[in-house]
Amino acid sequence: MPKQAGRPSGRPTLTRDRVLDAGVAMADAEGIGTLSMRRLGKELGVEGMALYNHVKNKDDLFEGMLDRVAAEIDLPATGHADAPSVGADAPSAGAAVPGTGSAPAAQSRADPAAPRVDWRSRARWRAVSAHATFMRHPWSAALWTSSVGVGPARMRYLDTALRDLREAGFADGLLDLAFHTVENHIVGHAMQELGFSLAPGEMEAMGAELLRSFPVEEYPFLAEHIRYHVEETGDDAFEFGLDLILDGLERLRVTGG
Amino acid sequence: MPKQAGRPSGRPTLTRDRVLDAGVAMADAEGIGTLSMRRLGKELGVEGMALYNHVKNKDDLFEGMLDRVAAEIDLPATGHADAPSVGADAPSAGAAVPGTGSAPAAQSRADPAAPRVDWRSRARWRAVSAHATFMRHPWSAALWTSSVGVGPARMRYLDTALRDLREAGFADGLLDLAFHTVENHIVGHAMQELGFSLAPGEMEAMGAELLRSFPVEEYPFLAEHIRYHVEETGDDAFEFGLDLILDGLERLRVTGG
DNA sequence: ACCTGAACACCGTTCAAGT
DNA sequence: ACCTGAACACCGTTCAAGT
Repeated sequence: MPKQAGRPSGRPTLTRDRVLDAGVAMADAEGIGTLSMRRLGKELGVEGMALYNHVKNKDDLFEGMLDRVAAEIDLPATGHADAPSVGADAPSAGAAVPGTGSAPAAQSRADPAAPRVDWRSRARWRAVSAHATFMRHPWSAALWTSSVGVGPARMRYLDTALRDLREAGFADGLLDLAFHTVENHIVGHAMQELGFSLAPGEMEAMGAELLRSFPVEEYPFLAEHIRYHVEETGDDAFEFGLDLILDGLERLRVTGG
Repeated sequence: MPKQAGRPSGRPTLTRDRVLDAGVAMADAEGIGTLSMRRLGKELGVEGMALYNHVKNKDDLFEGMLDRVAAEIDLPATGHADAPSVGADAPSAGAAVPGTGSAPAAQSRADPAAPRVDWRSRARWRAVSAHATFMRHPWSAALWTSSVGVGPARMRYLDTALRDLREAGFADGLLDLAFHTVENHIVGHAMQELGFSLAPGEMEAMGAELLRSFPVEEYPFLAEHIRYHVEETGDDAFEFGLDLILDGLERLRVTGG
């Protein structure tokens, strides 16, 4: 077996998959700012230049890493027109995403024009999963909006999101607006939340420290806001805005824009 | 006059302001990715190392540049409780921001609890101006959400936004949620729009090229979406989502969350 | 007080050379 | 086919030296 045991001690042979996995792990652990080809190579027990055999360049590396992250986003069951028992997956949304009650809208309507598959639950499920994924990989949201290429997992994500809206009755201009409004909220919230990403407990120390040297008289409302965030987690902010948007869209959907 | 004419030929002496101005101009023209201390120095007729006399380091340079951009955001007139004739400034909002009619909400209510100053118009004005500013300086939105320090102009922006909401009756948790939902929309939309920032006309070429090598059968809804964006500008997407959010917030305000 | 030159410890990427 | 070493053209930042 000369091929399999190419390397004597441990290390399996390098592949694109192993490079991308190591890249994601490294970015998760140390941030994407300090990730260099040379350091990533070292992590894999290889000279940095060897990576160019499996990756075109650093942008290609980033695209591959980002698509791995995109693949983690939990899309609602394929639920195409011909797919059976979509309801079997939807209930779990209620379990894992309990905040739906914040603003009842679609549920209370007995609309004959309503689609068989609740578009609102599907969009909500996808958005919550995307948000959680961005939080798991704090470097990924910034990359998502940068101009790195779009891989197959991201394409699938986008296609699914657009299809769900389309099948719910959104069309043309309104479809486009609905789609972008939801996506903007996801990526905007992730970026803002991650801009202040701090280790647990660090928030209190930072906030207190900040307020000490802060011109409270000059910016009293900002000071109050910081004080608020030192005490409250604000965990529900994402779903609050999401529900606000989804409710508004549902209203426009039934009235036809 | 030995001090004023320190330099013989032209060039005024270097100051922090001149460094920041040049930084903004350079980032506007060539992007922030290629802005280096050395190249910025050369632009100013100086060795890159000289910049460290006016700027602590590159992060400090970025903070200063970003705060200059923040200062460009047009805040609604001070309009504090004691400020007279706020109405004198608000009308211009209607002129420069004509899309308000998209979804009537606050105007039609004759609410005795409504604040004297229309919070919705003020929030809308500020958001539209912030959005336009981010578009003028395509590098700034990404910096806004990064962890560079917050300068005085940004503090003033944040304090004003929070005060307006506070004086409109939003309090505690709802104030925080309303604030973040609007800010997320602004920054999220800017980042997404700028991720595809292309020169005018470039869009058609890119979209057509992309669709040629695109697996249309695999992602039909995404393909349709791209086709749509080749033809339509989607200029109104920002204000659409903004109105959706502001309308939803107004509803929660009058019902008390 | 402000600027320069040299230096340090890094980058991404290419390419001939090895196996 | 895959990896290495050397090289190229860059980085941010520090610091002694100049004026």
